[in-house]
Amino acid sequence: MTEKRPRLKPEDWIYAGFRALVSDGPDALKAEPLARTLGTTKGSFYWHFQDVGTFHTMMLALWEAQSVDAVTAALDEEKDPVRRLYRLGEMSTDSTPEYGGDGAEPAIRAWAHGHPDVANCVARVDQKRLEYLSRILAELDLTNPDFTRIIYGAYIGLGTLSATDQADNSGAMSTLLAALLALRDA
Amino acid sequence: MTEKRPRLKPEDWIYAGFRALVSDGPDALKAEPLARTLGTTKGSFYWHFQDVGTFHTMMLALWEAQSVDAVTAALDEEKDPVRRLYRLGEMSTDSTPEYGGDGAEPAIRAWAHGHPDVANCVARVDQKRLEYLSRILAELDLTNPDFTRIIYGAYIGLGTLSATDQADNSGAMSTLLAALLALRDA
DNA sequence: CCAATTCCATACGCTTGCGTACGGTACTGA
DNA sequence: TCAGTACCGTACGCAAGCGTATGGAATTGG
Repeated sequence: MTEKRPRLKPEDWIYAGFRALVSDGPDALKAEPLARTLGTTKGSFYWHFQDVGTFHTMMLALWEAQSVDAVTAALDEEKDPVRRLYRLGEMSTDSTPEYGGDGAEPAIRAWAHGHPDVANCVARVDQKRLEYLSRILAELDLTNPDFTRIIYGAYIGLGTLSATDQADNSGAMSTLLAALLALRDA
Repeated sequence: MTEKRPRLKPEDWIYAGFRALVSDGPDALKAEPLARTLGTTKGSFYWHFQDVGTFHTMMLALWEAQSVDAVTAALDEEKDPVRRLYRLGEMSTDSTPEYGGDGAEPAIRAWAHGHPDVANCVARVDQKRLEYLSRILAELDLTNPDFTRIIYGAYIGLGTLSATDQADNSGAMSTLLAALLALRDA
């Protein structure tokens, strides 16, 4: 029953970091607790990373890059604005399980409280997504800036809700988009 | 320049707890850091509270009770369902400053990550609010359960957003409610 | 004015995490 | 095969928070 212990690469720690963040909260993002979950010691951690702070920075950098990539990927695949909008509504189910799955984003957002570096990172991501979203909406003649905020706010809030009650949000998100699109014909 | 130090009551610690939670995150909810912000020592803390855990429990109990009160208050004041719905949309600006102001709710929600007691408390509050909201929507012939989730999700998400960018959400919330109400006449 | 009580300060041992130092194992290539 | 490197285990000193104990100030009631 002794677990095999393959050697660890930096990304293994990063993955473990996201999983721990999602399941146990920001307090789990420490060298010794993480080492325990990986069946190793902090000697390994401090070999791969200078200190805990830079480890956190790397996690954030990776999430930030991947968040932007997820958006641009949706942009490149779909040309029709309406479909692109709906595709954006399904973004929450697109997150990769290696990085903590759907719970990663709410967890990072929670992590931001009391941690300015995290908060700034989240703010940058929000900024880019809001800009991208408002551009799509503009193509659909939905110029009311409230709409951008509503959709993105609902995306955030529904993700937070499903983090606790495990419900699926794609239906609600589609309903919301349909409701807003219906206003064009008024 | 020596600060005066009036004697502290338990509620003073609770208030300080919410303020610290909002500004510095869950890590600030500890005996010694809190004592520093109050200009006292943890000797006072452990006089008024058995331990840190019960202090947290008291904070949550108070927030949970006040959250329900805020809902029932909105219920008693307004009889017209539509107005009641809009009044609910302004709930985010009704929070009392003593308990941390508008930032309290997102902060508590962030606190829930990795803390089952907090998560359960938030889940109970969400449950009650969702039930109340769906009851109002039913009176307005909006029976699609997605609507309940959309509105409450937007409420959560917009509150989270304004926690970082300080924007006002009442406009967006009204726009959302108007959009959904417009679907009745389709 | 003086108990009696309430409230706060300080010191202590304990635990947990940080970052470092250093020794040891296990791969790697020539 | 055997140096060399990459990776991990362990032990150390340090700092911060926990909860307790105990003494002292500050307030109150008689």
